Amino acid sequence: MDKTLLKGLAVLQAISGADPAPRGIDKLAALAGLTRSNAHRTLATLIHAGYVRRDRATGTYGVTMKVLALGLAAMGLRNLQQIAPGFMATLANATGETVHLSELQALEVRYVDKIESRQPVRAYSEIGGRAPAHAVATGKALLAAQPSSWLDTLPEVLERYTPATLTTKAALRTALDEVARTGYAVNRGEWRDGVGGLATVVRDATGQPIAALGISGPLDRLTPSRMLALAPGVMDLAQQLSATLSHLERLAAGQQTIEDR
Amino acid sequence: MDKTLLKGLAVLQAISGADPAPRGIDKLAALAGLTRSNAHRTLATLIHAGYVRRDRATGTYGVTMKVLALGLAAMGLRNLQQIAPGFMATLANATGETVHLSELQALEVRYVDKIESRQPVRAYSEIGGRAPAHAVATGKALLAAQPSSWLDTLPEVLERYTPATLTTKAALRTALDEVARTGYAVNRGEWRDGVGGLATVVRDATGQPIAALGISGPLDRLTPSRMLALAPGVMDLAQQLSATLSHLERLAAGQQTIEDR
DNA sequence: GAATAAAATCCCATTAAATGGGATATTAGA
DNA sequence: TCTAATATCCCATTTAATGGGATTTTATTC
Repeated sequence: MDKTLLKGLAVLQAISGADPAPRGIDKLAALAGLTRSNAHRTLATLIHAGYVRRDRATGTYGVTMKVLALGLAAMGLRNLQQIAPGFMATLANATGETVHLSELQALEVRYVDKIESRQPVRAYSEIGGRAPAHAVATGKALLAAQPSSWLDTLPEVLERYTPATLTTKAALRTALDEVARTGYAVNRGEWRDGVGGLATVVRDATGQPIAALGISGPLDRLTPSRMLALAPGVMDLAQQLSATLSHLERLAAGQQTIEDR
Repeated sequence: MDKTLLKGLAVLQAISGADPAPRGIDKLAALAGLTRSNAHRTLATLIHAGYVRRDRATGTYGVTMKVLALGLAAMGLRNLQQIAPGFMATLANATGETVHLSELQALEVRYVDKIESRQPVRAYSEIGGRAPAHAVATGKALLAAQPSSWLDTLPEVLERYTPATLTTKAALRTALDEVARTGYAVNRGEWRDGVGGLATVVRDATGQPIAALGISGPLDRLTPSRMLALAPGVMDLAQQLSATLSHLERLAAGQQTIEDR
């Protein structure tokens, strides 16, 4: 029985099972029942293989999305449409708002999937429905992720839906720069009065933007300060989704994953 | 760098990434770049640790839900409510019908979570809503999983909702025996006319029934033959959910998982 | 910004485990 | 029942893992 392998798996379990995340190699070694140097080398191997990551800021060790990807692939889930619902549900639980997954099609955004908020008052949309990209959060998140030259295909004057809609390409460019800077896009009643959203882009293994993940709801619930508070969570989930997708793609290709972002 | 560990992880990846599942140890050895006996011993270790399972019937190797549990735990998802949505979404995609997760409370069933069918015609229910256990599929699945003495607490005559409702304890017992035998419960218009369902029980690490997973929809779509065809899928998902939950619980307890069902 | 403390990383002689070629046993198919 | 395919086992040899402790890096405190 391969002892080294068992030790490695024990370390993986110890990291994953510990709550909160274990801090320090000594604690981890104790959890897994190993000596310090043994745990260190095992950990180095797991990190090298992309299964574990060390958070420099907090000094904690964590299992990467590669492990999740292995499990999802084992369930037969292998593409964005199949794996997104789990992430969306997590985001829905965390925020209590309606969650959308959208794709960019020409100058519009198409809702690929959604999870409805359980709140009595909620935003409205239909799976398969469309919305103008420049007037919704998922659209702006996707536009901001396109190469800047891509924006040239947009008309100079954009259609107006509410008083808040950005109707000039110049204004949109400014807004998209802000999106690129902060990492998330916001919509405050720019498509429908009183309805807003917050979204981030999802990328595939090559780094290409392929979808946007976001929440939406009435503006009196999605206040500026609440959006600010929710943004990190949305970005986090989108990032986890992107990472999982990347790992899945690489797995299917039979490649080794070098690093985990 | 621990070579044995890397080889073990390579085998895990090879199994998970292969589609269809790899059959035979030689194919697997080739995929992972190992000799036959090396792959065999590595595999034996992975099976021993509960990460891989061999399907005797087909001769294929597969990654167990333990891997998924590690990944989910890493995302901070640690209980049924948190992990169920992903499984429910998979079932919803596979069947196209509304999916429910219910718990038994006294003689009623409570809907803990649901995913709506995207079909225009669909069954109706509310999260948090209730239904009589003896008249719906999730309820019957849960009743059938209780110790037989538990049924004594039921009244002799059960409330009638439609002509199809089972209204005597004797009839219910017969139906529940059938559920126990086949592994799934069916409802054909026993609560609401024209609405049916199909459900299976979800168990925790101790084997206790804690919820039921099922689908529901109009009977003209859920014909007897279609239900027969969908049943294995429902049972499969419920089984995967149960297994994942068990692994999560054991992980949190810091225990080693001995076997994977 | 220097001193201190804590944690991670590295080193290497020793020990122990992994390796793989092939022989054997088991299972599935005809 | 026989045959072929596949899995399992064995062990002399090779190779890698081990762990105690020294060293370096990183974080904290004054």
